[in-house]
Amino acid sequence: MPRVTIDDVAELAGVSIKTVSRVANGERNVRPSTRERVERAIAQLNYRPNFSARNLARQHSHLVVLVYDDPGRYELPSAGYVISMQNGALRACRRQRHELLIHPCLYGAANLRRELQDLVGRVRPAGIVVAAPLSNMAHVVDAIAETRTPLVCLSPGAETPNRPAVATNDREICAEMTRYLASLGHRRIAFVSGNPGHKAVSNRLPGYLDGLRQSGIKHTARFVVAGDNSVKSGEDAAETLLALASPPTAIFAANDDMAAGVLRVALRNGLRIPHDLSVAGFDDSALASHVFPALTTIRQPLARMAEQAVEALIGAGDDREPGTGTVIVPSSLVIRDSTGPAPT
Amino acid sequence: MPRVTIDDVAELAGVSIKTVSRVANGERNVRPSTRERVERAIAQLNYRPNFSARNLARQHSHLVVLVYDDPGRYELPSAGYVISMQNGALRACRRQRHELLIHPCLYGAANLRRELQDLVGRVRPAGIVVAAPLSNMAHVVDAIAETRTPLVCLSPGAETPNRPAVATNDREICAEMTRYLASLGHRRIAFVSGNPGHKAVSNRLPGYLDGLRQSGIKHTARFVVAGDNSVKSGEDAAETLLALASPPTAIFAANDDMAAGVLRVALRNGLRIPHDLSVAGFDDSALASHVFPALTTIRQPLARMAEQAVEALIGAGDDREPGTGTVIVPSSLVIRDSTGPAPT
DNA sequence: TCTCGGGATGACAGCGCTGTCAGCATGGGC
DNA sequence: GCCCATGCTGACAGCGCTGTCATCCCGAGA
Repeated sequence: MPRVTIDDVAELAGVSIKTVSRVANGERNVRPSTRERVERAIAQLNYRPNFSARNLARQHSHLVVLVYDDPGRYELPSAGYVISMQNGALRACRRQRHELLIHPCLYGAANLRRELQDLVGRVRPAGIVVAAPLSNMAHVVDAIAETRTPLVCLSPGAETPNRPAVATNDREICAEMTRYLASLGHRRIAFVSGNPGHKAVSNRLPGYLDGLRQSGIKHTARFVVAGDNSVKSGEDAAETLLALASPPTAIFAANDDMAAGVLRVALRNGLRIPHDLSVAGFDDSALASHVFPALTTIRQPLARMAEQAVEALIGAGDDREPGTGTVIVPSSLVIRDSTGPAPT
Repeated sequence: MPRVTIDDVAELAGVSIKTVSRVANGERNVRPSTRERVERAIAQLNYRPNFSARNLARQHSHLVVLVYDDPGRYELPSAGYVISMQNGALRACRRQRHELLIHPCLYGAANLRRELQDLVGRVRPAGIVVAAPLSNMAHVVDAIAETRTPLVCLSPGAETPNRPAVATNDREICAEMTRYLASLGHRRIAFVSGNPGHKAVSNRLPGYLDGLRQSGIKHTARFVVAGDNSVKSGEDAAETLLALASPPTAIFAANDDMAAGVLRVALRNGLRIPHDLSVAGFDDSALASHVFPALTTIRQPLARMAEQAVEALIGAGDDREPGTGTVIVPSSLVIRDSTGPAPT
């Protein structure tokens, strides 16, 4: 059973291969009766245009590459992040009849530049989506840009200057969470900051500070404790905060893992949540809804963002440049059981 | 900046394109001095062979497709599953200089058959890995097989007759977990079974029964409660079991989510874990290590399995058929804090 | 009647690579 | 000196499709 090619269809339909090509690509200017004949032949032979041949002739592959950092060991919430991105990207790809190639790579790899140029040189994707934190590494982004492959940065919480990007309103939403806590009557609101190396996380502290200011609460230095995004660092932070003479009544952690750590220590210390202490996280990782009590947190529209990114790449006709602006997709508060009125 | 092609390299090196092709593909029978000249030209021009052209000429794409069920809303442990599979598959792909195309699809979709045949017809992948539960759907697997694309089923816990497959020792490992609990002195060991629709889960109950038998414990019907893989169903099961006149001292759930549900109810009932009750799960999902106390569970070597699957597809030379046997990659017990000696 | 514009169709030349095969040295064995 | 095996190289024909351009046909308008 040799593969059926365009020639087979042409022969069966009694037309030239060019006409088959036209029908297969939905071009106009084919007489309805001819079109129908060709379509019957296609169906009868179960013909599928060959991807490689088409791509070669068109000088354009119908492939989108999604590049992201491979954390090596996929802990929560990384897996959720990655899957969400993939899903969003896939949604757009499907709509545009493209396929998605995933390419996780090592953040710190020495030859990252070369690796990506190789990939792009070989595959000639229609476009490439670079996710944070890679999208914040100039030499990576530049390496791809050099190849003149259309590119969009997916950088929740961090803008990528001079490159088309999709981001979210990290800072504003953190301010909103802080205001929400204040609106519950909390005045002593602490913050556990994240890994400062990750730009994506670095907007969260300023957002918290904005929120305090907007709520007319004075910022207290010892209410800000540095974490490193791990559950353990959340526990450590909670120990520190709860040992204060005048401990906070609410703790806002810059990610869910740390918030889970806070929760753990608080429960271990016999605190009732949210009666004695309100806890909020960030990410809406799968963890957030599974811990007890379920975590109030912030949901980044990661899938939607990835979808937008792919859309910007291949959405409106092939030649349209992605532009250079940053599209903002807003995050939202997810109120669950870990936050409540301040203790009186 | 037009793309650099093999002709450019040939011209610069002063050889024919065929010789460049030989060098680029590491073929023998090229004089060392010639080879060096060509390599210099390649480096100088930053030449990368065009994927589509090569694939077209070779009649073979360097693409591997990973097909799996898209649970729609990615909860734990699905995200972890998928990521693990992807990682393993990617590892093998990278080694064999292939690229990975992911194709989640809807389990129940009406036109799944057509969708996959379309994909395969277009892309002509070097091979395709079909993950459970899709790998247990004969019409899906057959549809792909019809296209004569090399195929391997990734079916943890369920064998796929007459197709090359990679599986794990689901039943045996469940027996082992049960024996482990018995070895801690437990005699009243209950089991929460999973969604019977998922074949992958259906071997676990027999494994539990094997374990009881091997430990010389008589099977008690009311110690087996049906769940549906959700946390909620784990909670329900726990309520039922703990309300028994003579409740179990150990509960083994067929997945981590249900085990987490059991844990929750037990804690709510004031039981100390593992002092009063031992709880074990299955999956080693990210959840397992994050709940309190951390869950004793079973780890399926999913990444390793996916790696093996791809390896079987493209590992040893292009023409080798994947064979029809099932490769078994053993799972392992992960002992954490939720299991301990039976109460005296 | 002739002309002309435009819709419908096909011939053909690539796209950038690899496989096949032929050709040309070179060197060893007789 | 001749023959042949062997190593190296290049010409050329595809792989299966699309883009370009020529061609043909038909009806409307002069």
